Amino acid sequence: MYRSNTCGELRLSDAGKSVTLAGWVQRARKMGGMTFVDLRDRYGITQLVFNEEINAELCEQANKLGREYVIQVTGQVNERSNKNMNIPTGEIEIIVSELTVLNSSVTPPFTIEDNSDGGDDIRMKYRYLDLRRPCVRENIELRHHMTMEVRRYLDSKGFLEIETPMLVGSTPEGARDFVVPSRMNPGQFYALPQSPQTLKQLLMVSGMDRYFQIVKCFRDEDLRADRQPEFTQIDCEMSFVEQEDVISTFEGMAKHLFKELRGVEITEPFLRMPWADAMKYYGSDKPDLRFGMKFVELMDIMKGHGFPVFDGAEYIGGICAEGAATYTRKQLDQLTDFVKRPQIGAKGMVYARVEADGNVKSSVDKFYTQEVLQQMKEAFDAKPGDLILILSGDDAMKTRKQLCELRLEMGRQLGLRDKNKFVCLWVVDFPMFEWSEEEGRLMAMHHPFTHPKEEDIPLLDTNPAAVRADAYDMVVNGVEVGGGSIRIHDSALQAKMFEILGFTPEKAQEQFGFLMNAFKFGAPPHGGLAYGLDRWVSLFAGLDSIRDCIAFPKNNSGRDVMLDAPAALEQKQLDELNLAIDIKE
RNA sequence: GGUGCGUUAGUUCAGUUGGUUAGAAUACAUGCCUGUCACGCAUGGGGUCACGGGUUCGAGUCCCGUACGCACCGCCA
Repeated sequence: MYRSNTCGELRLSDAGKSVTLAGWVQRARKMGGMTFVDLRDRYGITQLVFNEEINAELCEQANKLGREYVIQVTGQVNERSNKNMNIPTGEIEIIVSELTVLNSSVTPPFTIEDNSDGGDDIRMKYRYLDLRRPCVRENIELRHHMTMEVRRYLDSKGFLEIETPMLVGSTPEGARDFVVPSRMNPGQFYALPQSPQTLKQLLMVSGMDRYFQIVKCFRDEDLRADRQPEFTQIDCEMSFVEQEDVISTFEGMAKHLFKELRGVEITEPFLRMPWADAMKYYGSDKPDLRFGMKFVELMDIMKGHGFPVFDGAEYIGGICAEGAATYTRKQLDQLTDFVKRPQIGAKGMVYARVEADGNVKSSVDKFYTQEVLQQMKEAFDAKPGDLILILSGDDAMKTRKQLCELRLEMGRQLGLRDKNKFVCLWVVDFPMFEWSEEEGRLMAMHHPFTHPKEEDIPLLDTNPAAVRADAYDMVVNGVEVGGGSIRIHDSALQAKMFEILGFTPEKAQEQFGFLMNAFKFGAPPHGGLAYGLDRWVSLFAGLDSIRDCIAFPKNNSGRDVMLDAPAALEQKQLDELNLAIDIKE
C-alpha cells in the first residue's frame, strides 16, 4: 500500500492517527534543526515535519530532498502549533517516522505553482509538469465534471451515446480535411471527420431517435486562441422534432450545466434574436449582450448637412457609451487609432460628448447645428456625461463590423465584460446561403443539410439568397458555444439544395449519395445541435484560450511541441503508403 | 497568404541617445538558522543578448532577412 490518505484530506479531527502519504515535494524549508516539507498531490498539500532532536538521521535524509521528488512517508497526524489557515490541511502536519524516496527529479524548468515563472512555450514543451500546477489541473477537472453532467443530463432525456468512425470520407464543402492514407487501398485516403454530421443523420434514419456523442472533430484550418485543429463537440441529434423542441432541450442542458458547474440558476428563457437583427444592431452574429451600446443608424439625421465624409456614406451609425464623456482627447485619439488599424479598417471616427447642460459637443461641430446634434442625442437616448462614437462607410456590412469591434473595445475599457456575468442568447433565422466571392457561387452558411424555413421554400427558385434556415446558434457572452439546425429529411429537397450549391447531380450522388439514398428509406424529420466543449469549459473557467482546458493542445502553428509533431515520415513508411513527397517552394 | 508585438541567465524580465566587465528577481549549489509555510541571512556558479547579413571606430541597442512564439485578419459548411 503506497498511501492511506491523500495530501488534501487530513483535518484536525484526524490528529493522533498514523498515516502513510505519497506525493511530490513542493518545497522544503530547512530551519536548521528542523525541516518542513510541503507534500503535494492532486488533492492538496500536507506539511511534513522532520526534527533533528527526534530523529537526526531521518532529518538528514529530508534535507537531501529536491523539488518534485516523489516520496512516501509514514507518520503521525499532529495538531500544528502555528496553524496555516490558507490551506484546508493547515491545522495539521505529519510528524514523519519513515521516509522512502520513490523517485528523484531533476530541477524542473519552471516552478510548479499557480504563479509559475514559465511562459507558454516552455509550459507546452513540459506540459506534463504544467498539468501539475493546481490552476491548470482545475481546468481539466472542470472539463471532466462537465462531460459527466452532460452525460447525466442527456441520459435522463433518453439520449444514447453512440460512437461514429474517425476514419471517414473527405467532404468537399466546408473546412479543409485532415486526410489519412490507406495502405490497403493505394492512392486512396480517409478523412478525419470535421463533425459526425451525416453519420448522426443516418442514425436518425436508423431509428435511434436520440443520439449524442462527446467527440473529437478535426479541421485543417489556421489556429486561434479559441480554435484548435482537433477539438471536442457535444454532438446531438433528435428525431421527430421541430426547432423549438431542440432549442428547449439544449437550453435545458445549458441551464443544467450553469447550475451544476457554476452554481448559477437561470430560470427565465434565454434571449432570442434573429440573425438580421444581430447584424443590424451589433454588427455580429454572436453579439456580447452583457452590455448595451446597441447601434443607432444616423443616415436620416446626419447625412446631407455638408460634412463630406458622411454625405458620401452608405451607412452612418454609432454607439453611446454611458458616462464616457470624461474620455480625454488622448483616449479618443487612441480609439480612433484602434478603429483605423488595418485589421479593423475604419477611415476615422467621429465623437460627441453630451455635456452637463445637455448640449452636444462633437468633433464635427462646424458642419452641424446644435439642433441636429440634439436630434442625434435623442436617437441614442443619450444623457449628460455620455459619449457618442460614430463610424461611417460606403459598405453598410463592413462598417457595422467595424462598429462591432469598437463596441467590444469600449465594453472592455469600461469594464462591462465581467467574466462572472453570463448572458445567453439564441441567434435564430440564419440565412440559408451566403455569397462566396472566391467560389463565385452561393455557399451553405450552416451546412448543406440544413432545412430552409418552410415559408421561404418557394424562394429557393426565385431568390435563394433571401431564404432563411431553421438554424440556430447559442451565444454566451459573445462566444459561439454551439449551433444546430433542423435537417432536410427529403431526398428531393436535399437534391435541390445541392443543385443550388452548384453540384451537378452526378457530383452530389458521388459525394452524398449515401445520405440521399438513405432518405429514400423512410427518414424521420430530425434536427440537432453541437456544443463546443472546449469553449464551454473556457467560458466557465474564465480562460482566455481553449488551450488551457485541453490536456495536450497544439500551439499556434498546429504543432505539438512536446511530441514534436507533425514530423516527416521514414522512407519505408512512405513506400508502404505509396506516397511521394514533393514540397513546392 | 497577410498585419502587429515579442525573442537577453534554468525561468520571468529590465537594459537610457549606439560607448568600460550585460543587470534584477526567482530557480539552482554551498553554509548558517528549532515553528516555517512565497521562511530568513550569507556566499557562489550560471549569458553564442534567437540565427544570418548590413551600417558604424564601436551594435543587446539602428537597418534588412530568416526562424520561432503570441494575438489578430483571411480561412474556420
